[in-house]
Amino acid sequence: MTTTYSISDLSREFAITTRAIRFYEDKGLLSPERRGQARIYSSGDRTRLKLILRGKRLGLSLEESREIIDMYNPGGSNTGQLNTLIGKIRERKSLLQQQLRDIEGMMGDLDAAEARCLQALQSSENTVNTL
Amino acid sequence: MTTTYSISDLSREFAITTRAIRFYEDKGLLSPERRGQARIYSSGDRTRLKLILRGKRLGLSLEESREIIDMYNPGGSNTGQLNTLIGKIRERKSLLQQQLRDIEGMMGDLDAAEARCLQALQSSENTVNTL
DNA sequence: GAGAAAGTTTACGTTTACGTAAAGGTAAAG
DNA sequence: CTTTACCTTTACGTAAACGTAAACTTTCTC
Repeated sequence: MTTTYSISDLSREFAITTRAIRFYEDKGLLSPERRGQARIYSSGDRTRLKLILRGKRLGLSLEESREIIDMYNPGGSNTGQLNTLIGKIRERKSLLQQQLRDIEGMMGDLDAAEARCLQALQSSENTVNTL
Repeated sequence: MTTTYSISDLSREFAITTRAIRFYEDKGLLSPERRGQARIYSSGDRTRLKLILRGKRLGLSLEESREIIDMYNPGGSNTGQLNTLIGKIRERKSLLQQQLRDIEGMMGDLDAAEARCLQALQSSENTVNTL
């Protein structure tokens, strides 16, 4: 027997609304089984949902996430398609590397800002002491 | 003399529309000098714009970017405000660390996908050769 | 001084990613 | 048999981040 999930199972686990999950399905990012009307999610669906949310944390649109997730299992396997897919993958990787640099930059800025704050606190502490 | 920029200077340099730049001003992220009606941007304004765009690449909303940029120069310097500011800075840093993990994850997935593509190309090449 | 180039404001339009009701089906518990 | 909980579809509403068009001023350039 394979584990399955209801829509509210997933909404609870990932702290999102069922509305959002149905919306992702509407946009073609998920396609769960049905038992009558009700949606039944497999662990594969759950993984796809995790990937969608990871994409969101990285600022991707749903469409971009869909494209990327589709890259993970090459559908059309002729040479031309594989080559364009490799191209897309490398584009994505270079965008991720840009994001890495951006994170480093912002992290540095925040570290500096934090240091200035701590410095300011230190100074005001001394000020109080000298009164 | 200090270097200044026109709105189209900046729009060209960063490949964005003047509409976007005015929009950022409208939202309180920029506040350039005026010579009559025309906007005159300082190098500080230019830096702020760079920070805004970096924020966008990381998926931040304009409001979030505004908050973060404001963190860089502590305005109110009383102890309470400094402490809440330090709190916000640390929250941001932990979000950035999550993004780092996400990038590592996605980068790994893309590497694997690329490898499978290359593998598939290799196989098809052999197939051709054996004909 | 006439036209082109770049600037301005005002305002309505558009896409994305859902939120939020409305109106109900289904199934187990009491 | 009704309440309760969870599920469904349909559909209009909304915030963010601009795009786009209109109508006008300012400033070079010839």
